[in-house]
Amino acid sequence: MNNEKFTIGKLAISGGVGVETIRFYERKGLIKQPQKNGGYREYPKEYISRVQFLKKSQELGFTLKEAKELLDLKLVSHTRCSDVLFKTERKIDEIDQKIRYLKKMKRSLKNLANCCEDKSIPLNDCSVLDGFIEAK
Amino acid sequence: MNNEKFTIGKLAISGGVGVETIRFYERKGLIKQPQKNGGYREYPKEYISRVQFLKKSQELGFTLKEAKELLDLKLVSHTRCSDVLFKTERKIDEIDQKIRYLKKMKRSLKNLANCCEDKSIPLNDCSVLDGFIEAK
DNA sequence: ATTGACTCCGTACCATAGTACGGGGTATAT
DNA sequence: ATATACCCCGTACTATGGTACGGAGTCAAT
Repeated sequence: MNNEKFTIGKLAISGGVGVETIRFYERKGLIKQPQKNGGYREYPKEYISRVQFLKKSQELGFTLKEAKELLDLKLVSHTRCSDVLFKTERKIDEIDQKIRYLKKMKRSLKNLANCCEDKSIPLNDCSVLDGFIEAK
Repeated sequence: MNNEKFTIGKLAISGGVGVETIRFYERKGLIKQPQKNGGYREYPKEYISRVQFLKKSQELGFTLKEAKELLDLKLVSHTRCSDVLFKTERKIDEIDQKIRYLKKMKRSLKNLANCCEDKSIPLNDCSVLDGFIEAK
């Protein structure tokens, strides 16, 4: 069967966070309290991707509030669709922006690496900033 | 001439942060205190990209400590080069990781947008998670 | 039935990254 | 010369995102 339940500890491990973090997310309304059995929380497996999403969002510079907004962008009916679509597109723009800056940062690092490898380059404090400034 | 100086206020605006943030960065050793004139800090223009870099790094999910580590990755001599190169490559891997996840997140949002636009898709709570799970 | 590992809850504490305050000095424009 | 807008410093406060603690209950194995 595919409806196995997870204890909070298993969920925490699967999601790559601590048990206290799960309870914290619950308090903050980022995940909802699941059914309990004998006083213990029983998480269906869908919670795993939710927790992972929250964690990844953070690593990518979104706040938990923003991550929640992303998760709350869901379609239940087609009526409020244009609203969701609008928000979705704005979020996509934000993501593209982040990707652009990460690529820029990567170029800067490559530039530094190059400085490192090519011993003929005169280094006046060759730094990551050298590649970061140009090419906005 | 190209050696105009910035007051802390101008630097803050150029960097897209507050004045107090600049002083905070200084206290934390993220930027060093510049020369003073009549008690006032006088920043050469190089500080702008440094501040911008710090800010962008944060938006991309790096801590200030990590941002500092990136900025401290600079070459003054070729002697400690292999060390810098190693760190640089690790950072590049981290960036690639972030880019991959952002792209994944973008696909999820597109998936949701698609759910939105195509009225023939049956929506059982169509959400960003639908696209997030698959394609690790 | 007892041990060990896990869970419960509430509360307190922590690090990070600022933000605000307050009493003062400076600079420049009118 | 005085108003206004900026800067100085130290200290205190805030928000976010957890982490730790402690006393209790539960579950599974021996």
